[in-house]
Amino acid sequence: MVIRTGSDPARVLREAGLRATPQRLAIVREVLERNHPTAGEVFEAVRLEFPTMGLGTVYATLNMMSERGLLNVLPVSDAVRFDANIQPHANLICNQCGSIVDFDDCDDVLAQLRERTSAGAGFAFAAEHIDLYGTCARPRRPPRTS
Amino acid sequence: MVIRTGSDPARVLREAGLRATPQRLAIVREVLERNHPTAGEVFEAVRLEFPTMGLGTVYATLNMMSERGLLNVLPVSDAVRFDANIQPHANLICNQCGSIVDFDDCDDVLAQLRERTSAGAGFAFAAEHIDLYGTCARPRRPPRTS
DNA sequence: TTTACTGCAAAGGGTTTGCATGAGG
DNA sequence: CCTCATGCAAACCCTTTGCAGTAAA
Repeated sequence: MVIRTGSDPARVLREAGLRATPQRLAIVREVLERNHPTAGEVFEAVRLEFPTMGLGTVYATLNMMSERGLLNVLPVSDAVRFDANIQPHANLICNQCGSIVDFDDCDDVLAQLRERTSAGAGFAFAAEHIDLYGTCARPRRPPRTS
Repeated sequence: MVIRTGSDPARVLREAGLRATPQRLAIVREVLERNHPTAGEVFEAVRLEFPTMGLGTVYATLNMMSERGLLNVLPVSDAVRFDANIQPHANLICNQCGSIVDFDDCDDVLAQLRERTSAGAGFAFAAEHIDLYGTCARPRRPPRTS
């Protein structure tokens, strides 16, 4: 079971052994609606609806969901970002505007890569993290500050 | 010009517009001899030779070298790691022992991946960051604590 | 009712910054 | 000599931890 737009978030959480609190449902919604947000970005968004929400709670929830396999973790330079797409995939990261979009049209190439690692040096493949940096077709300002 | 075992580090630094101080040469040596070290690991090693060395100096040097294209930056979960191999390549990261080894036997596959990104959505490729997680042939204890 | 989650505050750790001193070219 | 690098300390920011109160199941 995965979380995605259209699925029942409460059910997904409970199947993973997590309680479906209103705060958590809001966190799930923001992760789905936003573009690979950081914990801080989720916090800012959810706080509009739940002013008493604590940043620690956001971290606890996102980390819990990652441990249960509901989210992918993307360590980028400045902070950790979370992705509801738990399928192995590459990310296209724009150097101009900082956008991160999933690049799904390369499953066959990634499959080759995995096979190659098993063949070379007896490496038992488990997971991958693939970021491709460049400039996207329509970079929105502002250019990234980092 | 790249830094690698056998090349003249002082010359590489000066060609990049950096001064070749004894501290910097020691930092370069540690980056070459160690396995994708963090700034802290470089600091601990260089401090044996230069007891007055400051951690801030190590960060300044490594960041400067990264900006000049002498080092690759690897943001991993816990800290940033530095790599003297500036050729595009994949990293094999062992979940058991934390070792990071360059995986060079996949240049053709990575080339395919780059072409594919240009074809898809007009993304202008610039750089890549590819980590493959799994278990290496001979994991040395201890298993990673994180 | 029981267990897990929330909220809050404080601490932790990697990284950056500021500035005076000192050394490289 | 002038510029850049060093060394030291403090600040920064993301993230984690601890604990008492609260809500989910």
